[in-house]
Amino acid sequence: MANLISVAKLAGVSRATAARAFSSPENLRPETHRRVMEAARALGFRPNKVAQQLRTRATLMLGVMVPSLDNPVFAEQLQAMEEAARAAGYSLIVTTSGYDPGREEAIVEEMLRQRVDGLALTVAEADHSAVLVKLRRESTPCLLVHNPPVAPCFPSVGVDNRAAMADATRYLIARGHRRIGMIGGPLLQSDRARLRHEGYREAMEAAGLTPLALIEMPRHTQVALSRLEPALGGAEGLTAVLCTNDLLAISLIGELRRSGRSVPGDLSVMGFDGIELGRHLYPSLSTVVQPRAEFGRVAVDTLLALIRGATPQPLPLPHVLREGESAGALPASRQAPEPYDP
Amino acid sequence: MANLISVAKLAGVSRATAARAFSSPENLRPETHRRVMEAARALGFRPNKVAQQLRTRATLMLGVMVPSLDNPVFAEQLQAMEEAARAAGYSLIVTTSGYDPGREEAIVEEMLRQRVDGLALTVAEADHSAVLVKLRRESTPCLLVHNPPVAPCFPSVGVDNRAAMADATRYLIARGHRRIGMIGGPLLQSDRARLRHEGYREAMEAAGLTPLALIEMPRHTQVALSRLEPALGGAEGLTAVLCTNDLLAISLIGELRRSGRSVPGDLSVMGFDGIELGRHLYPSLSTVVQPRAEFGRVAVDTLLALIRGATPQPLPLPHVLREGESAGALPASRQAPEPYDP
DNA sequence: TGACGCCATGAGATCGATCTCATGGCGTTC
DNA sequence: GAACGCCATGAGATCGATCTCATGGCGTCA
Repeated sequence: MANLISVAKLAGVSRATAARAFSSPENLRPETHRRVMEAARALGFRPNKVAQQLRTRATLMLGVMVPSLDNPVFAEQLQAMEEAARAAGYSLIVTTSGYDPGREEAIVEEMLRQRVDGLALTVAEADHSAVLVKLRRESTPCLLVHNPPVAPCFPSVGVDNRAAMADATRYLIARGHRRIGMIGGPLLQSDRARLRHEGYREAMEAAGLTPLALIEMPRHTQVALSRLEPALGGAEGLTAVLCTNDLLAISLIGELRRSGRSVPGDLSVMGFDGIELGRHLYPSLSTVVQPRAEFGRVAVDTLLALIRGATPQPLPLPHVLREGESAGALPASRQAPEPYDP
Repeated sequence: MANLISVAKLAGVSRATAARAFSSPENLRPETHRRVMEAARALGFRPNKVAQQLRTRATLMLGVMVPSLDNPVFAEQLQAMEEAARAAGYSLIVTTSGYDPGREEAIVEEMLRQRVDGLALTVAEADHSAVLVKLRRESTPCLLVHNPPVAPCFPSVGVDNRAAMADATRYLIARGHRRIGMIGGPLLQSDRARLRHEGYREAMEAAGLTPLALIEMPRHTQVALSRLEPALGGAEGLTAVLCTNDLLAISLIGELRRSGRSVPGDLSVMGFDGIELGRHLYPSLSTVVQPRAEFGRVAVDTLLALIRGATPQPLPLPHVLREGESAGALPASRQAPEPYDP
């Protein structure tokens, strides 16, 4: 493939001049510039970014790691990040960790070798993450996405998970629910899920209600109804359930209806994330929306700021409660027998 | 950052020897190897892939372009591709085109400059794609994903869209449906959608039924029920609808139920793609499953074969009809008044 | 007309690896 | 003990750009 040397030769100039035709045409004689460009076109010259990257020590590439692309929340975030990065002239190397710390380490090592200009990571466990310990010693700018900010080490982009879930909980309480549970994926894999559970607990306690332990599902994407059944039965059963993400909520609604229950009649269900699909379902999903498009934009902007040497302290992004049809007011028939106590 | 020169210096060997410690340790004296590795560790040496790429003229990077990550079918395929690529030692540069030919061109040009070893593209319109015309003149191996194979130029990985939709259509016909329609996103943006419509038409005609024109929705991800209403009304209204993708089907089901209709009671709905979520909904989605995991694996394997210089001719991947609850037998009450005609 | 300075261009080093080929040491064989 | 060959290592070129600094030409001004 044609390189600058052959272009320079054909145009009858030096490599330096040929290079200048692309990087700073304004200080070439117009005639010279024209000759070089013509030679480039004739040879089908295409600048080699690898050589540029080596020489300039900047790759204009960002490394992105998410747990999985099977969850639309990550896919939608990635979509936004890609657009923002492209607009700024950056490319994305995309990887999935499957919540596996070993894979996280291998991926990050690989990306550092690739000399990405910056990393945007969503790790399973920000506070015990081996990969973050390692990165603290490296000079490559690193941003956490979705993970709660850990120590003062890495800036983090995301909503305030605790406050967001507290809002969702209060929403249910305000609609008359008293026996509210929460389900989530494997706890060990997600610091977010834990924070969300804390928000739930806080809001419950603030209302004088008893928070329950998180009901753990084997996966992040699909409920096993059997694990929830015990909590549903009888007059003392739950009347509302919060889910740590939308996929669980959607799956839960499906399972409930398949088992003959109605939503929100028999159980109100709230999700978390606000994936696009949730709006279109019936019943449409009541959920806490993380602003995905803004997410991607802010993540990329913040990372680029880090790369430029700034020390941005991004604020938590605002979450929005989206009222759907899956969570409703407590039916009169299920009013708790407990005495009213303001 | 430490480079091979400094490692060599510290270990008291030449650069060549230091390099050999990593690439072919077996022909170094064990003692020498140990000294180099120790020096590398002491300096925190990390091989620079950019330099390797320049020298070896192989980047071990694949360029992936999909229309959008908002549609889980692409996200899930990407997930599978990423895993397959990683297993083979390759990284993925991921981009989204938004079905925009201009963006497609810019993206491909960018990736060629990056000297990716191969390209896996899902283009909007394979047969009038400017980007493919350009690529035909380039030497970078290129694979189409989802797009129907175009001429003998580029191998293509995907299901047989026409046959798959014909199967789905026959499935509905076998369950007694006669007035079957089809909806899709903007036709101009998807050669797949067109092929699927052809499959539908074929199957309808083969059964002596009248195929209808595709009812076009403004987006690929969401139905506008108003556009369908005219076809639904009255005794002569449709009893079943095929959708060009699952998102449309899901959205359609939601809208129908919101408007007081039942699925499949009032209308049977079939999707296409088989995204994971469809299983968990209620009613669960009847759909044509494209084997996503296999998709990614086959796409990467085929592309790697191309890179190695082979000329693979991948077969269409097998599709599977997944029976869900959203498509059922035609209710007796809606039997067509037309005479029985075997 | 000579000195000065700007402007366009070229020569050569550099980024950090890999790869080929040369070389010196040492063991083997007759 | 001389010739041979293998093995470990080193020297230098190379991939394809960028960047600094040197240089020659030309216009300007005194």
